[in-house]
Amino acid sequence: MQVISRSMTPKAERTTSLQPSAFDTLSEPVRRWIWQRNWPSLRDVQEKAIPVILAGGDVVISARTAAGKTEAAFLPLLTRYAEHAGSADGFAILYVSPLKALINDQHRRLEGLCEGSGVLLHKWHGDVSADAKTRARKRPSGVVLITPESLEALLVRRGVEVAHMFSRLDAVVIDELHAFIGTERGMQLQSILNRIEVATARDRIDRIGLSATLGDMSLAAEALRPGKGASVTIVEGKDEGNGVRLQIRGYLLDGTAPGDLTATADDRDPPGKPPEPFEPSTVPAALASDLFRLLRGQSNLLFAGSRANVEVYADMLRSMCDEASFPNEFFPHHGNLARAMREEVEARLRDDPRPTTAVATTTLELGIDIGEVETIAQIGPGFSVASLRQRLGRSGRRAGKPAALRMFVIEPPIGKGRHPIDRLRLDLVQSIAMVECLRAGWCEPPLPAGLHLSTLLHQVMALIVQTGGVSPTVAWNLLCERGPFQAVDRTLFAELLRCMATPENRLLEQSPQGLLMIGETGEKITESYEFYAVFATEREYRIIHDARTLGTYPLSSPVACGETIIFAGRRWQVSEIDDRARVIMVKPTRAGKPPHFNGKGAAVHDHVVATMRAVLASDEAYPYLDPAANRLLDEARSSFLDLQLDSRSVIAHGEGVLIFPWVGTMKLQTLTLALLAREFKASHFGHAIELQECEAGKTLETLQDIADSPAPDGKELAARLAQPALAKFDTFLSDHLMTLVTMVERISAKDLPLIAANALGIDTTHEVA
DNA sequence: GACCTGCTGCGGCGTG
Repeated sequence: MQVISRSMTPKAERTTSLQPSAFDTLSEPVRRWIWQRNWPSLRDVQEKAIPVILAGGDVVISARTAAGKTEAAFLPLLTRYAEHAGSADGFAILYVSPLKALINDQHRRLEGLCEGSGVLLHKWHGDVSADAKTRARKRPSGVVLITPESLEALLVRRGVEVAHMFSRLDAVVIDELHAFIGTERGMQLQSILNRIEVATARDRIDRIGLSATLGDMSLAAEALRPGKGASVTIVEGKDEGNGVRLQIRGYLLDGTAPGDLTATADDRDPPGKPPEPFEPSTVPAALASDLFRLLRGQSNLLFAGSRANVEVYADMLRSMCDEASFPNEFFPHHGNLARAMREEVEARLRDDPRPTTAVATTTLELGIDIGEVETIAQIGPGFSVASLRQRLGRSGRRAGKPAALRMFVIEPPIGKGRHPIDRLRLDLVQSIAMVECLRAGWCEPPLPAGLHLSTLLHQVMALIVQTGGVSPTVAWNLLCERGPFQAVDRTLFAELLRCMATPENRLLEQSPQGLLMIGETGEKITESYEFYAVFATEREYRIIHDARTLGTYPLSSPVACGETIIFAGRRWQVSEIDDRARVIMVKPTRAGKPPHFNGKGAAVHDHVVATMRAVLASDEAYPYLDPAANRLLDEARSSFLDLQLDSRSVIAHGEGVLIFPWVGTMKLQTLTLALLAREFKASHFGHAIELQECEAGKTLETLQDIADSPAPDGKELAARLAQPALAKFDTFLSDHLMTLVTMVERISAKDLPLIAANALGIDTTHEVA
């Protein structure tokens, strides 16, 4: 394996106990607890965070996984608690986590510390008994570990008790803050925290966000305290990692060595044939045997990219173990697998000495405790540099061991006649670009806030139920003016309220006094336990074998009785389907294909695509490529020159034209819509736009015209985009409101002239802002 | 060309 950097970041300097330390400023019981742990010293991030949190105010603590962020927040907060002297007059510290599993981990971690400090510690999520919640609610005190949804339920169902329960609240800790930024769930959490401050008549309750290190931490600060990010203190821990070992390995889809063009028969392919997305089940033989050889015998994470691919690779590697008469050590892990099965894999990784490779989707990227793994493997380039960084942080945590990551990239065989997109080896080039971005310390900044009207609609109803009724002005002031929906002005808010009150929607009514009340349909929605979450979920079947639930399967991808599927890493035949109970019964069999899950499409950032062009245009050698990947890169670069993409971005191809604007997915989408609006047969894939039955001259003219025209307002472009209801309550929005959401969140019309200029190749070194 | 996350109140029944 190649070493790109022996230590990407400097090793932590050891603090000795002789130096003056933040330790001395902590309360006696907290110091005693640390002393009992036998810690040689506080970690870097803890030394830095303790004085800041003791001083009060909003704080973002950023550091890698397992750097001790939780203690960095709780050691000083429990010290603060000791000074206030605990009382049963309200909860003192609220900890919010995106995952129930994380709450269970943190409860274990904080139990002794809280006990030593005489502070009650409550777990509060859907798996916790109603009885325990009632007891905590009747005598509110100490620390509560809770999910956003349980917190929403508490506010909605116990609105009158909110002021009392939280009147003494000293601070809110938000774990995995980065996972909330720019999402519907993040908007909901910000809104809930704001509602608590208003209900308790507090101007501000300290917020402490725990985050992975992002490119620009000021955006995390803004997410912690919307509109007042500048007042948030940012504490960044040193990366206490041991460097990174990284390799990109290349494979050809049919198993022939890259560069061995004679082994393929591509010249027969018609020139206009678009590249075919390969079936997830196609794994090159060389890749299969390399994965088996490199991963077996130690513990690893293999990120396979999709749930279908997780099934294929887990099943394949398990049967390779069977054939070699080895015990199996490859196990699937994804969101549709039964919780019990996923917990078995997590426990085996954490507690079992036997080597274990979890074949996973993004489920194992977050902070769930799985202990130490030796290497990380990934199929394909993935979709973001941020996720690559998170994955890397999952290995190399043991002293002296560097993080190790291998990316396995599959490219189709090519010949002269193949499609330019195949010839450019864009998956390999994207993998290199992502690694180069990572080496440069860049990663995707969080998305700027959208309108989030679906979630605002939800918060209007939640606020009404919590308070028993509010006036439109009070609701706007609370949710939009001082709350997180700051992109929504009074006029737009009024339009949303009218839309909610239509005879079709019946979510709202207005009392003769002008108070907003819940309408007939609104009653049904807010009374259901499904109300509390703001993200949309698919309806699903349960897959059962021998009374054991293996997992769930989307209703939208039906399977037939007798059909064979790969699920939970094994092969099954569907023996019975009960549509009313929504249950699929299966029995073991020998054959099978992976199930079909619906994805919603990925968005690659502008900077990554700009870096891809730079990789193609340069002759820099990358020490982390294996020989096959090097040959693929050579092919890509000679195709790039061959197609003259170094000096132009529009090329004729077959009966049509290809445009390479070298911009991210959202801008590529926007230019495609603008071309559709001008009657072109346009579609985008693989970082390019294809125009059918069209010539290069006319394309250049049109691009020039778009580049020279003022940016459109986007309404017309948004109306062209198919607008499926993406967010949970989008179905209640009028066409006009839905178009506004699309305009703001899914296209970038204001950049259109610059995008077209880029596509003309006027100035390809200039990155569109 | 993708992934992930969450859930109350109450009626009915069995048991100590």
